[in-house]
Amino acid sequence: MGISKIDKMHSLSKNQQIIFDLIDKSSEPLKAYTILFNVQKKGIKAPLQVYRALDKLVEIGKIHKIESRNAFIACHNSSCQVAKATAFSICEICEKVTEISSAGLSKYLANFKDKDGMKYSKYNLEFFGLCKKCR
Amino acid sequence: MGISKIDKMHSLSKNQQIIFDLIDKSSEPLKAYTILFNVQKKGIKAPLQVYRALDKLVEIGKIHKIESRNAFIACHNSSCQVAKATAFSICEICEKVTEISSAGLSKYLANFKDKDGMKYSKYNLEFFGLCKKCR
DNA sequence: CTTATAAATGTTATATTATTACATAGTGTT
DNA sequence: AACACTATGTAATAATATAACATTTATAAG
Repeated sequence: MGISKIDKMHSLSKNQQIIFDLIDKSSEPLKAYTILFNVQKKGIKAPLQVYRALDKLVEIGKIHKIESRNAFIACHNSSCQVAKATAFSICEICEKVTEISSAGLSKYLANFKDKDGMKYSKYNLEFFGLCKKCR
Repeated sequence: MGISKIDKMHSLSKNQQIIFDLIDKSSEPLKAYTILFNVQKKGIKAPLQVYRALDKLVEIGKIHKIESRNAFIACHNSSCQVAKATAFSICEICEKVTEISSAGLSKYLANFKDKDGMKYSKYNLEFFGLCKKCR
C-alpha cells in the first residue's frame, strides 16, 4: 500500500509532530512560549524552532492561530484543511475557545462580496461572549 | 448649549486626541511603535502612554485593532461606535485595509447562533485577498 | 546510487509588541 | 474641600516574533 500522495503532503516532520501533538492534546489554546517550555525536554530549545513549526502547521491547516489571543489550537473541522476559512467562539471570562463549524456561516462568508463585488480568498472570524459555564 | 452628555462621554484627553488624530489622518493601519515615533515631538515619550490611549480609543470605538496585523485604524463606520462588530478586508500584497460596512453582513453576524443556540456579544472578522490595484 | 533541490533543523542574536508597578496630576461631583 | 475617577509620567521588564547564517535531512530526477 504505502503512503498516498495526499497523506504524504500532510506528513509532519519531527518538530512539527512534537508541537502538533502538544497542541492537539491541549484543551485550551497554547501560546508559542508555553509550547517552547513544554517541548524543551524533547530537544526543541529555541523560539524559532517553535515558530517555524507553527507556521507550517498553520499553512497546512493542522492548527489555527487565534489572532486576538496570539495562541494556537488544533483544527477540529475537517472542512478547513487549508486554514482559509476559520471561525471561533471565545469566552471572555474563562478564555475557552471553540472552533465553529457551521455550513451556513461558512457558505455565507465564502460567498460574501463587498460593495465593489469583490470576493475574498480567506477569512478569519472571532466571536466573543460568555460560554455556557460562565453565563 | 454646552457639551451634551454623549459628546462628553466621547471627548478625548490630550494624549488620546494626539494619537487619534495621527491614526485618523493615516491612509494605512499604524502600529503602536510607529505611533510612538510620530508623537514623540508632541511629548509622548513612552510605549505605555501610547498603549493606554489606544486601549481607550478602541474601547470607545474611535479606532479598531486589526488583530492579524497588530495595527490600528480609525473607525469609519458610524454604526460601530462601540467596537463590538467589526469587519475588514485586507490586501495580502499591499496590506491595504478597509473597514467593511455591510448591513447584510452585520445583521447576519449579529444574529448568528452556534449549534448550542448561543449568540455572541461581539465579533471581529478579517477577510483576506487582493485589492483592486493588486489584482 | 548520485546529484540536485527543496524542506527542515540548529543556534545566536535581536527586533517588535505589550504590560507591571508605582508615583503624580487633572477632572467632575457632591 | 473632600472624594472618586480618569489620565499622565517614568522606568523597568515581560512576552511575542523574526533575521541571519550554518548545517542536515528528505525527496525526486537522472
